[in-house]
Amino acid sequence: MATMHDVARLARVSVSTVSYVLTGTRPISDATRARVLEAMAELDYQPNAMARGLATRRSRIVGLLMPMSERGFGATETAFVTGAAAAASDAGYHLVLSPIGAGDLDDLRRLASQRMVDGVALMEVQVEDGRVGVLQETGVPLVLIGRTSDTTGLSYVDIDFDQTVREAVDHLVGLGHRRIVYVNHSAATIAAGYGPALRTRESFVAAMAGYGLEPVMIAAEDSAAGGRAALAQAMTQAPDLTAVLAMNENAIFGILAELAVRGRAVPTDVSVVSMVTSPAVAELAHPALTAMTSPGSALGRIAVEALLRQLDGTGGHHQQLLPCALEVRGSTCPAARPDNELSGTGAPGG
Amino acid sequence: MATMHDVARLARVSVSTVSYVLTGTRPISDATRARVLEAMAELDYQPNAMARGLATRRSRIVGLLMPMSERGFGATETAFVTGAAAAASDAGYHLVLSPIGAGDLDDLRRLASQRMVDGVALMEVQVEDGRVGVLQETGVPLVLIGRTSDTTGLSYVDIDFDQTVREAVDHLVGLGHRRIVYVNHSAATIAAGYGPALRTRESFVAAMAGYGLEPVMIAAEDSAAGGRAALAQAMTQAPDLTAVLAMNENAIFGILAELAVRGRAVPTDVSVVSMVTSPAVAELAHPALTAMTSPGSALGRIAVEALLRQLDGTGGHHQQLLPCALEVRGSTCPAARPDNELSGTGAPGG
DNA sequence: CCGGTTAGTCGAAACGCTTCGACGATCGGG
DNA sequence: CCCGATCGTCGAAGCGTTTCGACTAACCGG
Repeated sequence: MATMHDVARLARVSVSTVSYVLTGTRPISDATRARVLEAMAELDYQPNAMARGLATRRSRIVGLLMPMSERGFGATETAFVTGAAAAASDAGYHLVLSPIGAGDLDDLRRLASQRMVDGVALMEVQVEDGRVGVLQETGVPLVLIGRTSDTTGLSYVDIDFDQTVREAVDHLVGLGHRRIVYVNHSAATIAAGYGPALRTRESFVAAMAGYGLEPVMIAAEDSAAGGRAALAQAMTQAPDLTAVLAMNENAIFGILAELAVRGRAVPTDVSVVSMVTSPAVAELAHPALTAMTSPGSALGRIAVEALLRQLDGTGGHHQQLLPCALEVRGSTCPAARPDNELSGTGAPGG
Repeated sequence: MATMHDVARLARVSVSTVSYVLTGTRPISDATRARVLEAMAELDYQPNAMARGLATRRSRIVGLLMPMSERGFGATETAFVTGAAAAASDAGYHLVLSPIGAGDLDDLRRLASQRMVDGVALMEVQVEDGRVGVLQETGVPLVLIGRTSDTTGLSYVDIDFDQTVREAVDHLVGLGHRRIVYVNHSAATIAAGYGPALRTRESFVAAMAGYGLEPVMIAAEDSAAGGRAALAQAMTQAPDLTAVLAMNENAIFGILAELAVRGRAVPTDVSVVSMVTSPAVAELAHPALTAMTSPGSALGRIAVEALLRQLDGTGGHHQQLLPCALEVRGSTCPAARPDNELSGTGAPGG
C-alpha cells in the first residue's frame, strides 16, 4: 500500500532518487541508498506492478499458450508447464496460462494487443500454425515448444523425433525384432498437422527402410480404448509382429491390456517401447515400460529462458532439438528365435 | 499500438468520451457511440491492460498458487488447472500460475503486495497453511481448493471426502467384503498436514466402525514402487484381505502390479477401488478401475467463479463440498464366499 | 416562462512508476 | 587556477487509462 512517494518523503529524497535506487540506472551515494532502503523496509514497500509496467512498457509477464484440446494434458505436457513456470519464476517473471489454440486467433490478437504479456511460448504447435503469424504482426516475441514446417526467423525448442525414433528402432532391431508395428496418434490428429505425429511417422519409415524392413503403422485414438483397437488392427495386419513402438501415451495402456487379453506376454512374446514418455508413466505399467524418456520440464524451461533472453535483447533466435533418452526397463527383450535364418537380408513378405 | 487519444481524435470527441463508451459508466448518445466504435475498429484499438490496471487498481488477473511438490501433478490436479483457466478466460480474466507453496511465504507476500493479481486460488492446501494468513494481511481475496482446519470467514471448494469414502466403503461392504485395506499417501505427506490424506483417514475409520469392521490402513509413497511396498505390507498385516481402497493415484498401479505378481486376480481374489480418480486414469488399468470419479475441472472452475464473484462484490463467502461419483468398472466384484456365517456381527480378530 | 433535472460531453486530475534534462558540487589535468 | 567531466540529486514530463467536477442544451412540471 505504501507508494514511492511515501518512501521518498520518509527518506527525505525525491521520488526519482528512490526509483534510481530500485533500478540502479543512475549512481546513488551509499548514504542515500542506505536511507532509502531503510525507508522501504520500514514501510514494507513493494513497487506497484501495474504502474511499473505502464511506465516501462514491460509487464514482466510471459504467456504460455496452451490449447486445452480433446487430447487433454498428459504427464509429459504437464512437465513443460511446470518447467516453464519455474524458469519464469526464477527470472522474476510471471507466467500466465492462456488456453489459446490454433483456432482462437481473435482471442490471441486481443491478448497480444493488450500488451499484457512481454512475450509468449506456444505449446501444441501445429505444422501450419496461425498463431505465429498473429504474434509476428503484433510484434510480440515468441518461442515455440514444437515447430512449424518453416522455422526461418523463429525460435523453437522441440524434441528430436528423428533421433528418438531411430534409437528406438535400433534398440528393437538390435534385439532381433524385424516385424515392428508403430502406433501413432489418431488419423484426425495427424490430419490436423500435429507435428510429433507427422515427424515420427516419417522418421519411422526412414529408420525401417535403413534396415530394409517394412514399416507397419497404425493410427490410434488417444485413449485406452483406442490402443486396444489399434492393437487388434495390428494383429490382423501383421500377425507375426514381435514388437510395438507406441507414440501415444494414452493408447499404450490399452495396447498392453489387449496384449494381455490375447495371451501375448510382454516382453517375451511382444516387446513394447513407449516413445516420449515420462519415467513416472513408464513405471505405472507392469512390467515397467522401456521408453524414450522425454526431456520433460527441461523443454519448458529452455523455451522460457530463450524467450527471456530475447526480451532482454541478449541472444537472438534459439533453435534446439532435445533428444529423448532410451531407458530400458522390463517391456523389451530379444525377439523369440527367428524361424528362419539370422543373417538374411530380411526382406519380409507382404 | 493505437491509444485512446488516437481514437478520440479520429472520432472527434474527448478521451473521456471514448472511455465512457468502453466502460459504459456514463450515458453516451447513439451517434457518438457509433463514431467512436467505428474509429476503434478502424484503428484496431485495444485498451492497454497496464494503464487500465493502474487507473482502476484492478488487473483482471487472478493467480493460481500451485506448489510444484515432489508429488508432482497428476491428471486429477491438472484438471483443476484447466478448469480454473477456462473459468477465468470465460470471464475475461487471465490466470497466472505461480509455483508458490506453503513454504514460500516471502514470495507470496511479494506477489500479493505488487498488486499484480486481483485475487488468488490456492491449490494443495494444507490443514495449517501459512499462505492464508499472508493473503489476508495483504488484503488479497482468496479461495481455497481444499481447506484448512478452521474455515471461518474463508471461501473454499473441496471434495467431500467423507461422503466419498463412505460410498466407497458401502460399495465394497455391499459386495460382501469385510476385510478392507485402505492405502493412503505417505507418512510424510500425512505429517505435513495434507488435507485429503487426513480427512479420508478419519472418514475411513468412521465408515468401517459403522459396520463394526476393523480399519486397516497403510501409508504408501506416491509412486508405483510405493504401491508395491504398501501392498506387500498389507498382505502381511491382513493376509485375509479381499479388498483394497486406494487414495493414492500414483501408488495404485504398483498395487495392481504387486497383486499380479502374487497371483491374486483382480477382481475375483481382491477387489480394488481407486478414490478421487479421473476416468482417464481409471481406464488405463486392466481391468478398468472401479473408482470414485473426481469432480475434476469443475472444482477449479467453481473456485475461480466464486473468487470472481467475490471480486465483483456480488456474492460473499462460498463454501462447497463436491462429491466424487462412484463408477463401477471391472475391478470390483462380490467377495469370495465367506468361510463363516454371512449374518454375523462381523467382529474381526486382531 | 422559469427553475430544476437530466442527458451528453469535456478538461483535468489522478493512478504509481520511469526517465530525461538540468543543476550544483567535486575532481583531475593541463 | 580554470575548464570540462563526472557524480549525485531533483523536478517534471510522460505512460494510457479512469473518473470527478463542471458545463451546455434539452426537457419537464408548474
